Amino acid sequence: MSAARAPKVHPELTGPVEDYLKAIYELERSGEPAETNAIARLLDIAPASVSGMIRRLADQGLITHERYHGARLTAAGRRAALQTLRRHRVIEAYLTSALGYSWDRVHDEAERLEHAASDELIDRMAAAIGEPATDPHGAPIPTREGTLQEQSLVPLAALDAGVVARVERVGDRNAERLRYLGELGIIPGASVQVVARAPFEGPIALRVQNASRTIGASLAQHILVAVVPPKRPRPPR
Amino acid sequence: MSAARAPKVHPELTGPVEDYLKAIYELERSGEPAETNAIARLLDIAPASVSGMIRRLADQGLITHERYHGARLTAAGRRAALQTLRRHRVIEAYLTSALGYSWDRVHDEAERLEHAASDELIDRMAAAIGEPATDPHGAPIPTREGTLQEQSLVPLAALDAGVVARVERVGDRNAERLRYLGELGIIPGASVQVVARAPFEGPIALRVQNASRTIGASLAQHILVAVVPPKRPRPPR
DNA sequence: GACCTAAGTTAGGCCAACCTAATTTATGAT
DNA sequence: ATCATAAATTAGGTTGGCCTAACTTAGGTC
Repeated sequence: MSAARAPKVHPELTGPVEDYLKAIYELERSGEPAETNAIARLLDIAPASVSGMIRRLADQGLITHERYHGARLTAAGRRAALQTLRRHRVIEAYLTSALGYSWDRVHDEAERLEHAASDELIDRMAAAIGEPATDPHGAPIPTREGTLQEQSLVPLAALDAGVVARVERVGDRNAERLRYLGELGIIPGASVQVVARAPFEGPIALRVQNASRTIGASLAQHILVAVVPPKRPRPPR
Repeated sequence: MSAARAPKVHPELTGPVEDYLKAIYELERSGEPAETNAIARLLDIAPASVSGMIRRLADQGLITHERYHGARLTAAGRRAALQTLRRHRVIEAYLTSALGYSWDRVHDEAERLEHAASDELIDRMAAAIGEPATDPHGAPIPTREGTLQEQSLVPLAALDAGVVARVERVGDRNAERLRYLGELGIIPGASVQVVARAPFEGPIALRVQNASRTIGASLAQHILVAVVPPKRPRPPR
């Protein structure tokens, strides 16, 4: 019964369409459908334009859309989004590993190249740098087959004082923020402990790899961590 | 007096515009202005569409255009064309040297990437593979500053029997042709001697690095060579 | 239950790039 | 000098992707 496999790999999506699908994928991670205004904000496009594109994407079978109630990716749309995401993240990883880019300059470059690179190129790049599992900002790279397991991570801003965690991922959309985080040593893999938290979204005091740092709450919102379970006094059992 | 230097590096040309400028540059190498139909053939676009684009390019100051008499690049247009050509050729060279591409697959990939890659990326790629002077097909790579010295080469099809020459460059627009030339050992740097030529555009018998080959005249048209001066009986003076 | 506001959509335009069909111009042969 | 032909252009149309301004709808507040 596995006859009649679709032959074309690339359904020939335009750059803007790929961008919309990526945005919708990102927004839908919360479980909720992607709202028109949210897409518009993310892509820096007028909401009216998003409405128009949403209709076209629905016509192409890439999303479903209930009027006034946001968009959801179809299986085809999700496949395309993950493929674009894979391209983006492999390119970012390659640029840092193979060409000496700093982690704050790769996003913009990848944003353009992801629409032009063939799957062959992406595969060769991935192979050349040892098939990394994540991009330089800690975001997981979808497999060639289009699967992606998202870890469930917590924003650093949500941790209580005393908690120890490991930085897993940081937001990649702002180059200046990345540069600053780099200076602070807040990069994927780093260990952080919340020393103190001021109330009312106040500053958060941290230990980062034995250095003391204090950051604002909104910055901490873009730092995703995995909590390290506290040492127990006695071994389990 | 060298004040008021233009600050923007990228005048923000669209992909299609870059393609037109490349095509016009290529056609103008013969000395003649680039004709509408020739551009249309090269880009696989209807002549009427080329007429339209020619007007826009002239408005932007990238070409000059005398009605019914073809287009010529302005200094600005030539600069843009050379920059795009540099991108294209550096990408081709990088893909073969660093990522294991065969020389017949790089053209299409470069054709898309050249419009998306930043100058920084191109410079890093060029540096990573040792600043090559030519792309894999022997075409010279313009410098960062936009200078390019074209060698004056001869099509193999134009050589008389007996002449010895070195392959300098082959046409890169046809992947199958490239694959075949590769099989025959006809690659830049190879030494060829014309053993015999049949008249009326007939086949050409060659020695290629001590192997015997026979090719058609139209194929020989796409092989550019530098003639090796015959050994003199006596050394010059 | 009426109403206000935010979110979303429709209406109407614009621009870049393409197309086909119809027309105009240049040019070489007679 | 005329004319046939090829080259180039104009006319008119389409599509994708954006815009602003005007409108409709959903949903919570009083």
